[in-house]
Amino acid sequence: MPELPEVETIATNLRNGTPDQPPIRGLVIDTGTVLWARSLAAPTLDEFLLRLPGQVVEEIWRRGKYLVLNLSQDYLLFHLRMSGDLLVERQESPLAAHHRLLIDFQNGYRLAFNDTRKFGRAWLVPDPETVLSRLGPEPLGAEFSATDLYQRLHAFHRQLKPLLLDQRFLAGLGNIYTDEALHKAGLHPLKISDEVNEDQAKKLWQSVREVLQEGIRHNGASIDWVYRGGDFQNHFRVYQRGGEPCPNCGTPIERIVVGQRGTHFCPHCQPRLR
DNA sequence: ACGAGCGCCTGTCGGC
DNA sequence: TGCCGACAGGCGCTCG
Repeated sequence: MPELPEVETIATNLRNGTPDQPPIRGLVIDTGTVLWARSLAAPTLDEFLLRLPGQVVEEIWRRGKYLVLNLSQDYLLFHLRMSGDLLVERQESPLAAHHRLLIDFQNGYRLAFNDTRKFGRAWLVPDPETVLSRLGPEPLGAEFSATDLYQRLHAFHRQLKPLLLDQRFLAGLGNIYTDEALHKAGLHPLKISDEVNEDQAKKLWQSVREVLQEGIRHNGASIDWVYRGGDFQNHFRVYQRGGEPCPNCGTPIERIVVGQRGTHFCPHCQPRLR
């Protein structure tokens, strides 16, 4: 799915607009439409349709991989999972394949939730914490320090890769940025979290922040049919580069499977021990 | 407290 | 050409 940098890019686009779409802050909602029932996680369809009209989009932000719209009464949250995207388009434009949920505004535009694989979800709730409360710290937040990461790593005895993918541990990393961060930090994806020393934790902390910031700078990554305009996919160092030379040392990148996820690392730069 | 397997979905790609 | 399995940015669940 879109990971933190992709969701951040989408939030920025909704807030500021793009050459193709106007900003949605301040727009008044006319109606909602649910085209695929399971895309709406909460509330019921009836309540969703009843509560939306007249609410104003006041702010747009991101928490982990969730996108949050502050409305005048409620909060509208989206999780894009593997293939979700949010677009602003004219209401008269033809319904694209895979549109799952629409928010029509009074000015003739609509917000379209497009999601090929139907894994994404939307929530309309009075308190966003009912959806967000289990998330770990924001990796780019000012209050998240290298010392925090070291202590959190030592609170568990888990393989680094599945731990970094666990949104309760840290909010926002997915398969791409985890592989990239571990490579940058020189840590094996199967290394055990409480065997990471303070220097390594500090390096991992820095690497996580750097790869996320690099992703944001490139407007995220665009893969397959989900093209969002970003080009970070041209800057992967290990992700989906099995067999290719490591950019640091030339050793062929290895691909293994960890927790059913393809995992890419350099066996020379990322030793499992020490 | 862990990790593995599976389900949820649609689409693409490579091998035969 | 068609068919078939592997795989894909995620995550919640069950089961050892």
